[in-house]
Amino acid sequence: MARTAGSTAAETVARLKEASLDLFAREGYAAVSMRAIAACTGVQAGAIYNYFPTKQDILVDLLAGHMQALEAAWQREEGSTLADFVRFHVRYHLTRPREMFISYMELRSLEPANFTRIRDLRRGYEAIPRQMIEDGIADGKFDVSDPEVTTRAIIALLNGLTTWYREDGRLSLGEIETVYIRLVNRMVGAREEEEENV
Amino acid sequence: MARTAGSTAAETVARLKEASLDLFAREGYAAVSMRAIAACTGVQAGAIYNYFPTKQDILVDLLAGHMQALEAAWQREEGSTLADFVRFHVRYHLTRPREMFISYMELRSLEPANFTRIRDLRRGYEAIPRQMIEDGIADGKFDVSDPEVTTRAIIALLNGLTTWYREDGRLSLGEIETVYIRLVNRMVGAREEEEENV
Amino acid sequence: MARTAGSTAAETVARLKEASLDLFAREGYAAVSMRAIAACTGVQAGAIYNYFPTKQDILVDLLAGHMQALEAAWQREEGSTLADFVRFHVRYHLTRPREMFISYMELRSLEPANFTRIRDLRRGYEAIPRQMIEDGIADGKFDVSDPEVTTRAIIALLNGLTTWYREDGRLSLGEIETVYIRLVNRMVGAREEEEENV
Amino acid sequence: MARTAGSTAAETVARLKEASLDLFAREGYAAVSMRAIAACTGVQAGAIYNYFPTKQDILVDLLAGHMQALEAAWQREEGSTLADFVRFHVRYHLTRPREMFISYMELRSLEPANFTRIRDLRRGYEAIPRQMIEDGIADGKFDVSDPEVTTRAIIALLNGLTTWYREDGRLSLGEIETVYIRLVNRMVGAREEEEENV
DNA sequence: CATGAATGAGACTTCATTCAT
DNA sequence: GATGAATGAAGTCTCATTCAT
Repeated sequence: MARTAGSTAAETVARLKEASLDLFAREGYAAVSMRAIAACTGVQAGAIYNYFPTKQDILVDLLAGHMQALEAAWQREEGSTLADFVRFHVRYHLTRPREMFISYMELRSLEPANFTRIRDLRRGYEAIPRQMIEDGIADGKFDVSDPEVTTRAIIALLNGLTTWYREDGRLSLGEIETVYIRLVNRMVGAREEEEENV
Repeated sequence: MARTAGSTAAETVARLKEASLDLFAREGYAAVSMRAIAACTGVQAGAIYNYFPTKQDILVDLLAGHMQALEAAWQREEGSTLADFVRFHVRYHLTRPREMFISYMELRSLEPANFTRIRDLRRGYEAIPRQMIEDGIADGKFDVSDPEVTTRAIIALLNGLTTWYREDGRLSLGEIETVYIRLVNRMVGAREEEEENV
Repeated sequence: MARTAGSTAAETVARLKEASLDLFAREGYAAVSMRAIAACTGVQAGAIYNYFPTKQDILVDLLAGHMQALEAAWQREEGSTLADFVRFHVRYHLTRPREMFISYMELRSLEPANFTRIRDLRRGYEAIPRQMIEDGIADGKFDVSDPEVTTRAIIALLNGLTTWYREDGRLSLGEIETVYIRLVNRMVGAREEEEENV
Repeated sequence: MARTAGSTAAETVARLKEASLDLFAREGYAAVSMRAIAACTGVQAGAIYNYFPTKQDILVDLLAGHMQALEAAWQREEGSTLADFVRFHVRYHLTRPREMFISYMELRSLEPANFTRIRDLRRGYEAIPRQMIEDGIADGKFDVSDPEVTTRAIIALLNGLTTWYREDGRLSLGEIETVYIRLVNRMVGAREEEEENV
């Protein structure tokens, strides 16, 4: 049949991405079928192929789109301290829990070329706190025994939000931000004065 | 056909679990087929059903087995401080990265009844540090602004090891343990004296 | 959208037929999609339906068109001998190898009604050499053991050109014509004098 | 479900090949679906994949099997003259019209690597009459104006049987053999004495 | 007339699972 | 206990075709 009255490509793509994001986050990429995505979107499975050449391309689109938006948002933030970064990171992800979740759960579902691309985007983003920590140590503002492990642990901590955060939780976004900033400051051994300034 | 010479049921089950653990960790439960498990094991797909009624049961077996072994190991450990727990947790998981990985990645692949069962086992284990933190706060040994978020963050930090640890990494198990204990102590605001005693 | 500048219906139909002819000859009717035809033509798949009601109609159009043009060309030729016919047939087809090819390869792709129609056109054309051979035998000019088999063999021989002829081959059209006339003359046992007169 | 009582692999493969041969010959490889083959065989489409990794492999199996059997049959024939070959070729193929048909109709359906393989088998077989004609010319037994075109025309003639032969035709196999031998002898200008000796 | 969004059927193929042997 | 033949459902993806725009 022909075009459904009133439908446009932009809307359909948006609905497809939204449905895919939701399903991938809830059930995992491999467990989601094109038919399931179609059913959530109100189109036939075949129609998806007007917008995405393969199922993998939907995932790549979501992941790359998220990483680029994240990077761009940080640029606009104009933050400079590690605390700025933590606050930004927590706030950004807590309002996009599904993106955050698939972003580090579904890397293994990517074909090699796509994996490389997304991994590089991630590395670019994670280089931001990494650099901050290294600089802080060099400047004597931070006191850290093993920069490598500490950096990875902080990143793991930030990503770990994914594991437990639920939008309907009883903790406010602001509270979580504050606690995370304090935790990170403690992890890097920032002086208490600085901690209080957050 | 008769039993393959020299194989026993126990051995076959062990091989099946080992192969499944490996494949689930690497590719994800949904992406692994019974034939793939069979191929890794030198058994026909049909023969797997002599040991496990369904594919889901393999996963449940792995997850429940891991949680029970983990719990039992902690009992034997006879540790009492949060630092004891962190050391135990890191050491235990770094030698079983695949179990740790699927243990929190594949919860969503479980059917409801199985999910409830495994989640309860997890909660039981995570209650250990949770209680320690609460007690520490009550005793005035820890200084924490939000116990709830802090506890979750610490658990997320511990689980996050999964994300970056590779057995061939250049960091020794002991080094990682030490850094993690210090980080956790800082997160809970343990007095420095205690930190040094770790 | 409005018509693409400079294109007329006649031109578009011609492009569609040319592309279809090429694809059908190379890959076979069943293996060619409307999208493939569209892609070769610079038209959207949907637009093809402005010119042909179905994919089958494109094939019918090509086959019927070819048979009618072939018949008409022979009428204009005003030949009378079997040698005339062979020369005409070879020359006509060697400049239209794709039409010749689909003309006897794709009969089976026709729906019953279309099949009957095209088969009748073919029979009309093949009746020409058939009649010539029968007449030649009746007149004592040809010496043939089994007219039926011989006729079919000659037709098969002529159609067989398809199988091996390539436009870039090193044999000239004239050479092939000459050889084929001699072969056919020999097959029907025509007297040598006649053979030389070709 | 499990094995149908009494079924064996050898039987199922045989039924699959027979059904595929029939369908490919009648409708063309591209127009035949795995479901259609399955339906003719009394199994589910999926069961075919226990025996053939892909649809293409069925075709390759049929074509390669035919060419090898053909070559082997000619070896056993111990013929030496062109007439021997023609008789063999006609007889062999008229009892296997479907194999003959797909053998030169479906070459284009082969993927490149498979095409090369089957084409080489064909070339090996066609080298037999080619050599005979060349030798006959060299020995002065044949009188031919253009060996190249003549050879190809003869092969086309032999393959052309495909086009018109139907098993229910009213012509006996022996009659067709005889006529074809005579036709070929005439095409190569063999001396009449030899022709009579066939 | 042309576009392009959509359908619904059906393509090849893989899957978890079953069960006669 | 193990094999391997088979099922039936479902997977990703393509197809001819339609029709709102």
